Amino acid sequence: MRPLQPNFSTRERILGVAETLFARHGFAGASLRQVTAAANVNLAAVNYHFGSKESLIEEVFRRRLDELNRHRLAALAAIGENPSRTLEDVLDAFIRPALEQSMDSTGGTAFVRVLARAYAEHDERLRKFLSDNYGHVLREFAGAFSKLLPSLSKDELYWRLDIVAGALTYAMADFGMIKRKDNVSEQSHREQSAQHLVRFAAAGLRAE
Amino acid sequence: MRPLQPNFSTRERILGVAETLFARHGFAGASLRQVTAAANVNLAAVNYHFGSKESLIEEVFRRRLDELNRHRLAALAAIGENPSRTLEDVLDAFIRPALEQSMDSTGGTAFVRVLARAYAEHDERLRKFLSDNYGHVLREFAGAFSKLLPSLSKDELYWRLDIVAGALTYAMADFGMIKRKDNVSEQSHREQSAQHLVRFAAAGLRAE
DNA sequence: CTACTATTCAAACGATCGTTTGATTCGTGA
DNA sequence: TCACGAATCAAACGATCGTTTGAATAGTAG
Repeated sequence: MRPLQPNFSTRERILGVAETLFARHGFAGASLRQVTAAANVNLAAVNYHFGSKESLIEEVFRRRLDELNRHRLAALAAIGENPSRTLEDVLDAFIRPALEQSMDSTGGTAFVRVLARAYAEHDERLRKFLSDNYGHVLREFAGAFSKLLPSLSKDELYWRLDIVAGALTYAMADFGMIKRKDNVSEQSHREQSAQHLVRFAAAGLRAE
Repeated sequence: MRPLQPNFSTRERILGVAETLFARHGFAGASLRQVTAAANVNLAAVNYHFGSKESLIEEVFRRRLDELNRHRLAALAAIGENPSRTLEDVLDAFIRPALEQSMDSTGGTAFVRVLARAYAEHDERLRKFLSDNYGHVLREFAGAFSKLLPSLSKDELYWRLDIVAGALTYAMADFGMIKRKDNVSEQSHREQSAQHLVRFAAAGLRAE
């Protein structure tokens, strides 16, 4: 029996396990003792490598969000500024990178749930961290949506984007009470999820 | 200086404060010492009146959900079975009771945030409690939506209702990153919120 | 091999957690 | 007024929390 994640360093094992347990039990609900035990590392390793639990949480976000938002901005740039681009294109540029990351082999599945947790947490420190580091991406997309929905007032647009963000976050994290059938794979489930989300959100944004 | 909630019993003061602090810090993040201190009652009062923290959490839900779901079912019955009822009517029957409860004088504002917390929590005990006690209401509404959207397959419908539920939950809890203007009151903010939600969700449900 | 740094380790720190205890006070019917 | 259950209280329980310490070990450059 080899250790669970033999190829990764202590630091990386902690990050991976923390992501999983934060998704499952929340930031307050998952203790460092649970994390280090599951990662097969010493308790003190967290404070040695990250300084504090708070910093570990931030690093869990940073590791995934840097890559995710880079892909999102790339996807947005890829569809260009040409007038033929549709609402669905922009929505897809926002959703698909998250979908793909959630299906990678290193266990990104848990991260979208961590993101949803962060959405529900009203912790000021965490919100400021996310806003400071990744707010520009949301503003970029808001601008793209604005050009595609010129008939909407600024207030109206923000309202709808707020709703869309909540719907996407929630649906990607698969928090619904309605369980998916057992015979569809996790991957096809998420692929379908993305398609439904894009169609639903586009219709909602265009309403009236 | 009178005590903060002089007209309420110890039991009710605990429930009210617990609701607020659970909304703000989560179930694991809010301690019984914080709750009892803010409610100006003895620490042991929680275990005396409720038995445990877990039971207190359930009682926080029960107090609001019994009333909320009664109003929801009444609103659904009120619009009747006549073919003139629209998707917007059913959505309104689901949303408006939550909106009104969130604006009552006894501080229901916090509860919609507690609900959103519960949505993000994957705690099996809590999910089972909610499903056992209030699942029939969701099934009732699902049936109403089904009749109004006959062209959708069962899978499609469930997909979209799942998205709608997430959007409603998060938007009602006002978790968005986009802050509302300071000059609009909390009440008009929520009223606008409900209207936008109904329009958005109706368009999304009718998509394609 | 030696010297030095980086990392891991067991153990303990003080603080806080949910819960329990037993005494005290309150409120009401006899 | 008395008696008895309900309610509140201060205090403490053992468990667990995040964090710190100092020694032991691993790894590397000279």
